[in-house]
This record gives sequence, C-alpha cells and structure tokens, in this order.
Amino acid sequence: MPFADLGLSDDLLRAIGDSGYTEPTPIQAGAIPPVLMGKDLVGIAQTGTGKTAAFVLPMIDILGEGRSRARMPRSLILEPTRELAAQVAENFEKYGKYHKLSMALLIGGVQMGDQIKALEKGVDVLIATPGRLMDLFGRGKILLTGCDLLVIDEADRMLDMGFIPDIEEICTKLPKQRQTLLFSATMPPVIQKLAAKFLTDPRRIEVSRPASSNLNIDAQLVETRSDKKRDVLRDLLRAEDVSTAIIFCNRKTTVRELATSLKRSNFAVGQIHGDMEQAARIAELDRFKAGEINILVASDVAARGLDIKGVSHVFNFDVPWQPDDYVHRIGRTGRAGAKGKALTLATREDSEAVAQIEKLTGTPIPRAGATSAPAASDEPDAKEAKDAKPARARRSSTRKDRAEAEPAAKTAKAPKAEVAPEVVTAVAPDRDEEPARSADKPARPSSRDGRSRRDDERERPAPARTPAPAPAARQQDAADEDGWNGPLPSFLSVSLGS
DNA sequence: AAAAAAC
Repeated sequence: MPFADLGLSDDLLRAIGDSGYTEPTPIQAGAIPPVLMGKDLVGIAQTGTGKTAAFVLPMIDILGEGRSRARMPRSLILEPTRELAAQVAENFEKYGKYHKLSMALLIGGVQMGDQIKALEKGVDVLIATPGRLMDLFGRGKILLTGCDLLVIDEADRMLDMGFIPDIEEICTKLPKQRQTLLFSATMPPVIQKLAAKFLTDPRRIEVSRPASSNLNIDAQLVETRSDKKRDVLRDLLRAEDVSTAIIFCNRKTTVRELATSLKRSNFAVGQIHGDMEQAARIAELDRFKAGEINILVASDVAARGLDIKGVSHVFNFDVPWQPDDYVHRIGRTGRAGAKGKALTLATREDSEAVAQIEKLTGTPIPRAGATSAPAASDEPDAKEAKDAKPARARRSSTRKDRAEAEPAAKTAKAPKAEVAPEVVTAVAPDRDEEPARSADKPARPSSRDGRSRRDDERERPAPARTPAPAPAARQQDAADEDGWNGPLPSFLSVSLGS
C-alpha cells in the first residue's frame, strides 16, 4: 500500500515524496489512519520501524487545520532524551515543509530565553523532555489547557529513567478531552497501567521486533582480557580501515579515561557523555561531523537517535548491560546503505551479557578469527563451542548510493600495527533494509473502505486528498526513524513551510 | 553494575 492510500494530505504526500519514500512501514500503515480519525493509540514498536513518522505525519495534517494561540501549544510530544527530541523536531521540519506549523523544542541544557519567546508566540507542536517542560510549566510559561493531542514516545525508556511520575503529572494538566498516542518497545505492567489511565479505548498496533541487525553491519566479537582492552582497541584502530569510529563505553569515567588515553596515543579523539555541558556535547559532535576528529568515545547518550553520516566503525569497549543498547549502538554504523563494522570487546565476565545479546538478535556474534591481537588469544575460551558458526557470504549486491562515503585516507593517525584482521564476516538478519516487508500486519481499515469510514468517523475535518504524486524509488528505512543528519538543530522555534 | 533528565 502506498502512502497515498493512508488519507494524508497532498502537501504532506509531496513532502514524503521529496524525501524519496513511497511505502509506509507496517507501523505507519497501521497507525496513520486511526490517528487521523482522532483515535487514541498504543503503538508497540521500537526504533528502526519507522515509528517517528507514524505519529509525525498524521500530526502534521491534524495540526494543519487550526491555529496556535499564545502560550497555548496545541500538541505535545514527550521524549526521554534531548537528542531524541531534537530528532523528532527534525522530522517535523522535513515532513512539514509545506505546512505552516510552528514548533518549540523544549529541552534542558540550553538557554530558556528562546524557548519562552517561542511559547509566547504560540506553537502548534511542543517537543519536550519532561524536566524542562515541568520547569517551564512551573514558571507559568506554558498553558496546557489547549493541548488536545499528546504523544508519549519511548514510554518504557521513560520508565527506566524514572519519568513516569512526571508523565502522570503532565497528563493531569492536559484537557481530558484529547487524543493520546503512546509508543513503547515493550509493555511492562507500569506502562499498561499508564495506558489504561490516560488513554481512551485505544487502538493497539503491534509491530514485531525488527530483527536487530542490519545487513550492512559486519559485527564481530573480539575476546580479550579486561586488562588488555586498551591495547587491543588501539591495535584494532590501527589495523582496521577506520575512517570514522564511535567507541562506546558503559561508564562516563571510562569514556573520559579512554579518550585521554587515546589522545596520548595520538589518535584524533573526542568524547561525549551526559556529564558534559550541552554546549560541549554539541561542540564535540560538530568536530566529529566536520572530520576534525575521527574517533568519538561515547556513553550511551550517543547510542540512540544519533545519525552521523559515514561512521565506518562502532567499537564496544564494554559490552553493554542491556542487550537493546547493543543493537542501538551498532546501529550508528552501516546507515543509509553504507557498510559498517561493529567490533565488540568482550571478556569472560561478559559472557552472560553476550549471550543475552545473541538471544535478542537471534544470531551469534561471530568471534573475530584468531587474530594476533595481544591477549586476545591467550584467553582460555569458554565460548569456543559457539564459534562453529560458519561464515556466510557477504551480500554480493553492494549499494552504491553513498558516493560521498568518507575518504579512506582519513584514518587513524597512528601507524598501523601488526594485527591481522583475519575476520569472519557474517550476515545478520536484516532490519533496516525492508521495513515495509510484512511483519505482523496490524489490523487497520481496508484500503477500500478506509476513506469513507475515516471521513465518517473523523472528529476533525479531513485534509483534502488528491491522487498520489509520482513515487520516487526508495523505501522507508530506519535512517528515517533515527534520522538526524544535521547539526543539533539550532532552532527553538521554527516556522515550517515558506 | 550505568546512563539519561531541570535549575
């Protein structure tokens, strides 16, 4: 089913077409019609499924109808992290370019002045992290009484981060008569309760877990001893053809120490973690994007939502504790059709965490072959048995849609070492390639009667519809979901459209 | 076990 059949307006279809998309992902096909009808919705889906567009697209059409009033935002999207909020704002900008909508991005770590100014002018959509929103609300800068469309995104992550009380409080400040959309990758009891309390007769759309890996990512596990990790990493950085790499650590202190250590070894290194000032985070990301540095040592603050072009390698200096985080981390490479390599350093103590990751992805992470990396070989190996997995051939068709791929010359500055990258290449089940490939097809109105039912049931006027524009030949991919290519959006209030 | 998020 093409986007044109979902009931979206022409202007929106044009913006979608400009982005090159023709086919909605399952979550989009399932969510967009009921959202346009004004229904509440529980969407069980995670990043990589096209979830963001599933609510951004219909919201643009819904909001296209009315006008904003000073200090009374018409809709609110809650995100767990600043970076995710910024990414949603990017989506609004991209798809709302033919609509005159205004938005405000309310996140911490930046000056409040511009945010307050935007609020005073009146905005159609508020994209916020809970802390700053509550802060501004407490200062009397926001009236939520006109906010009759609420999106709670990444609800389970909000739970992890202790935001549920805030969410509940925010919900009580919104009008009772409203439309609420809740998205979550999982539905633990607390989230179910939240949904039962704040949603009315919601449609439930569930998209099966995207296979957690990407065809373009060559993932390997490098077994080592914990006291040798830095040496092994340094050797890998020299041996691999690293153009741009993100190195993930589990702790902020490790990020700091490793960054310092690599700098001493003359690598062009930056760092990012949550204890840094927002300005410093942005500055480091900008240096990284500009190629001033080609290695970024990061905490999980950078695991999700960041889409930096041309990251050739992801290294896990530590095996992440949460298997989900592994998937998110390695997803920073192999984006937009480019090839990427994800190397995870694992010690014997990590075997449980590794097993969990493999359980989640359904594929063993191939062990990097008998490299001569120091200490990688002298480790008594309890996991040898799993190694039997033969290497499957790499996909033969190479997508060439990234002519602007990083010049290989921009490699690590240190001289090459003697590590033989004799490594196993495996193909993991895809996730990003074909999101439109039917997962669990969610229930939705058939395309035939969809329109008339929609028009009957809608509480809001339907946007005008005309036939679809000529489709461009590209499918929605996860880069869209996580898509955030530019610098951290400098806008706080942006007028969409011309 | 950590990280994230408001000042």
